[in-house]
Amino acid sequence: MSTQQSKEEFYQLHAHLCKALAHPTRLLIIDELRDGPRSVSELVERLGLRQSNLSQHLGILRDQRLVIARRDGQTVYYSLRDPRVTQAFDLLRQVLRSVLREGERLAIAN
Amino acid sequence: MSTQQSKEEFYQLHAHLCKALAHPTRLLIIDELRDGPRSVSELVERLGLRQSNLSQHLGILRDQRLVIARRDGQTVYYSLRDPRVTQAFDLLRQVLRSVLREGERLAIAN
DNA sequence: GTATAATATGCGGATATCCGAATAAATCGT
DNA sequence: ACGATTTATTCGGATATCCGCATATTATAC
Repeated sequence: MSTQQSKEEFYQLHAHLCKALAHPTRLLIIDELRDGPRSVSELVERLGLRQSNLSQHLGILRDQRLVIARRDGQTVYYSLRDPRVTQAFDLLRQVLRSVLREGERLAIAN
Repeated sequence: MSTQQSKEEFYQLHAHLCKALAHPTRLLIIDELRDGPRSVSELVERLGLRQSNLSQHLGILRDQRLVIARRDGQTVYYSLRDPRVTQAFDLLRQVLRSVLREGERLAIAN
């Protein structure tokens, strides 16, 4: 743990990272960025959000270094910083699907 | 999407799953369960938490089906339900470490 | 049955997150 | 310089989370 990091601090940071993923809108954003960078206005349009709200969510993802913002003129393009984030994303989605399948099975059994 | 699930609902569920992971204590719990099941009292002792607090966190993990509770007499043993959860956990931890390394690098550069 | 041990749950106040509205900041064209 | 466009930030109220305390539940032993 290079930069003098206590165990508690590390778990705290990890939790912050998870918290940044813990909102449906931010998950939608990440999914939207899978195929490459998107500008804020593109995201506004495709997700149908208020600009301010989207910008706040992007800020949260930025703070946790989950996305990178590249500026080109007046438009800012966001992209994913690390493919492992989407890998984790997909793993959890698989878990979710398996949980849903199981819930369904139990619903039928009862 | 088997059980008539709208896209919004699905992202909402995914977000709930992430939210369950978005707390340092719950991450500690998951880490503690990697090597096998643990009883609540073992967890209380090893994590140094109030029993009620731990039980609440376990409840949250249980609600999201991230852990399974097996009862043996008066003691309840918790274990991880799906190895993909810890895989996702580890991926995010790698991302975190790489972010920390980069932050360090920038700190030195400035 | 009562007492005891292990775990879970309800309550209430502190703290954090969320969203929309308004405003600020950055960049462009003229 | 100015106005227009794109993006970011601040503010405030509603809603949600967190924790400790007290209490309930479940299972054992007598």
